[in-house]
Amino acid sequence: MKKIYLHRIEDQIARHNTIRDINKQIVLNYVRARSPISRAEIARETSLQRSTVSAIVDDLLVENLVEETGTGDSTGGRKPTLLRLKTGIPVAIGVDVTPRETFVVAADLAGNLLRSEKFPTSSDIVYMNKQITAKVTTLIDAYPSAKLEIGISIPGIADPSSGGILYIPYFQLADWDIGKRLTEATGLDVIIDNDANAVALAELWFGQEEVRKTRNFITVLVAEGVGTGIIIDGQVYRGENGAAGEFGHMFLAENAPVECSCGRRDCWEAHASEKAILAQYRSSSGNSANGSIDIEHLIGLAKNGEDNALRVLKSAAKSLGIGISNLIIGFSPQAVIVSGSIVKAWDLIKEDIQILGQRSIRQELSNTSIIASTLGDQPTVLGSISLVLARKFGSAN
Amino acid sequence: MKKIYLHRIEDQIARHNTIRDINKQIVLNYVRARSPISRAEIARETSLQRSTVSAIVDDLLVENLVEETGTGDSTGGRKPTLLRLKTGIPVAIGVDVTPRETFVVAADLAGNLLRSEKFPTSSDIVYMNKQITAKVTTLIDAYPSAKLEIGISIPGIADPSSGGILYIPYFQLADWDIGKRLTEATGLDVIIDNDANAVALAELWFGQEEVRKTRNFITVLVAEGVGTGIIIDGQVYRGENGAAGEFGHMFLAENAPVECSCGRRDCWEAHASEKAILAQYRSSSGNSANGSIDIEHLIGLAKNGEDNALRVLKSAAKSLGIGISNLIIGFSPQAVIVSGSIVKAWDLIKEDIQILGQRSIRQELSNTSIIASTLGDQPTVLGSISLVLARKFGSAN
DNA sequence: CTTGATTGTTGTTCAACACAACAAAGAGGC
DNA sequence: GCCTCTTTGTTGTGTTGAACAACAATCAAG
Repeated sequence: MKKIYLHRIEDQIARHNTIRDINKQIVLNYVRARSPISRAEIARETSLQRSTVSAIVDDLLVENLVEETGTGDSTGGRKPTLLRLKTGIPVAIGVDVTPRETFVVAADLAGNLLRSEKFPTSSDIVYMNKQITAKVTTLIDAYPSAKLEIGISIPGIADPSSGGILYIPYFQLADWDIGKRLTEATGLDVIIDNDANAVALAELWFGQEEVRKTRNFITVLVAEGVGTGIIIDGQVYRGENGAAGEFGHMFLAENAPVECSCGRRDCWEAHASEKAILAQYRSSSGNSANGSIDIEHLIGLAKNGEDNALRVLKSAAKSLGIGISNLIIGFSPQAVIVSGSIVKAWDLIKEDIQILGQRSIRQELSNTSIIASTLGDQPTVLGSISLVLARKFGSAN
Repeated sequence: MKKIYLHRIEDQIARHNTIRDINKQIVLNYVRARSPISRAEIARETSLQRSTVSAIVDDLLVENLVEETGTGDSTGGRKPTLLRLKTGIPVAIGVDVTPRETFVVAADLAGNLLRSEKFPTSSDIVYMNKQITAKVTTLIDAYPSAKLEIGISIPGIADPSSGGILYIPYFQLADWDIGKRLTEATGLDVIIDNDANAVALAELWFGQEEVRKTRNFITVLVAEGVGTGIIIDGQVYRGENGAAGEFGHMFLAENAPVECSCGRRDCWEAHASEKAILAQYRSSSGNSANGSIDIEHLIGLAKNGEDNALRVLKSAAKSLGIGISNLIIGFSPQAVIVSGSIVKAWDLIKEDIQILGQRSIRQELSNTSIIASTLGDQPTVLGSISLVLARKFGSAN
């Protein structure tokens, strides 16, 4: 039971096409989840009439969202025509801004990357605008018949209402209006969100099966900073102002090894981010040639038995565990998913994280599992296109 | 954008009557919120056609949910017929089980109590079953034509799926199946939830205007224990297992003045509940005639300047503030609402709570306000009927 | 008293699902 | 190989309910 707020009520009123809109979304989700599947089976499972499902599928075929893929086996009657998502033509352009590189990709409905380009990220707004607009228009021109939307993932705070970017701490970049610029340049809809929310959506739609079925979970993205994405009842929890979920700046302990992007030294991020790990490694191993070591390299060293690298990783894991413990207390989600390069060291740090994280799981309440992401190397790229795909498959309320 | 889960999909499919169901709820909510209001004004605000609104209002009149209440002033044309919620006939029976007394009430759509009965709560299940069933059937018999549902608020953990009660710590009462029994005895639908969730719903539907407009807030119910009710996006957040929101058992500090209902001495509840306050008062003022002092009495003493009572209250307020601070960190809600008898001492404790609570409000993030409930003496009674009314006015998703 | 505005109702059209009938296609028994 | 029974997908009819337009009932104001 959800309260009906009278604010912007026109969007909530049911019109003639509301029935079809709802049922079309449901059928599309069936094709996505159970593909290959026949019209008749969708009708059975949804208790819609076969004729209704056929009409909806006709729509979806015309809209190029679904395609027929041969026939299945007979079970004593006419053979079913099987349906699946239309692949190979792009529906989403993803722009993934990370501190080091920016990726611009095109993906189809199933989340397959059809094209991918990248360039080094810069703090020069003019350069960034030019590069992104150029790459995006190249992709658009490559697929003239496609109906596209653009999703942008950024390592900062985004204002979902204005489509503008409020702040990217790493570059101290404020009021970057890339959303508006891209809309003007391309005429396409643009969705901007912070990287952790985007990754949370990616987990929801493309994660392991256990996660996709989960209604309430939290992702912890460990990268340059620490970001958290909260999924409650199958949607991103943004709070009223869109700035909720910034747990990276939760107070954890004094005297962090490095300054947080917000300037303090007591944030979770200052204890558990890649930046914190690398700083701690550098300071504890002397000022030798380690100046420009990156996180993947450090994990490699730890795996090869380098004591210092291992110790630093485990220390960060403990901080991660404490923060996760707070999140579990607050939300008692079904799962907490750790994402980012650090999962490559999962075997080394798993126990430290889980021991501290489980501390707050009371037996009589829920049992939250703490697991590593399976999204691979670039969860934020998948996140940027998930911003678009979540709209294609999700319902309005 | 919310994910569509294919579990129990038949309930989510849109049928013919879905349009009417949605719009009927919206119109009903307009009558509730803007009463007295005319058909034409509802049509203007919702952008539905006047004819459509008329048809829906006809339905609502037949269902006895709405009534006409004379005509309004003309603005240069025919005078509008004004509508309001139908009052005076009961739609909800509320059963409010508290540690000391159990209330059984009948309320109309507007939340007015039409009848109210009570009896002392006991740990004897047989007695409780008998008393509750008797009072409820008396109410039902008093209004033979009414279409009723029953809402039950309990100070414990309820299992919303089975309609049974899992556990009431105060009475160490397990597996009480009052829901099933009442359904069998009366044939009516029964909704059970814990008192904090019920109070949260009461705030959402009957609280001060500022709260009713709020989508995300948390109520902290200070009574025998400490309970929290979380409203996210206008609905109660229960987590996957229905047992979320049990923050009363969050770790706060060692050596609490009293044992928590769960047996520990480090829970929030063991520091900030009425029980904790009274225990601390007794131990610090010697074993004189204070054995059976209750919280209202203690607040009276503090208001009259009794040092010890005031000190004990302020100490509990600080614990409350710390716990609230954790909640704000976790959810960054728009508001935290403190409820229970302790609000009668709000002037005395306000500052202590707010100073500690505000500690965790980061400037750059949301600004949560910590306020006292305005629901009056018995928020849980209103809570029990809110369980029913939230269904009458809420939407299914 | 006339004109124009406002409210509520009535009749028509249109979208979309339910239901039933049917054609297409195939499995299995004899 | 033929007949029967299933299963799938399509087509036509009925029903719900919103949109739209026209109209009657009121009423204010010049």
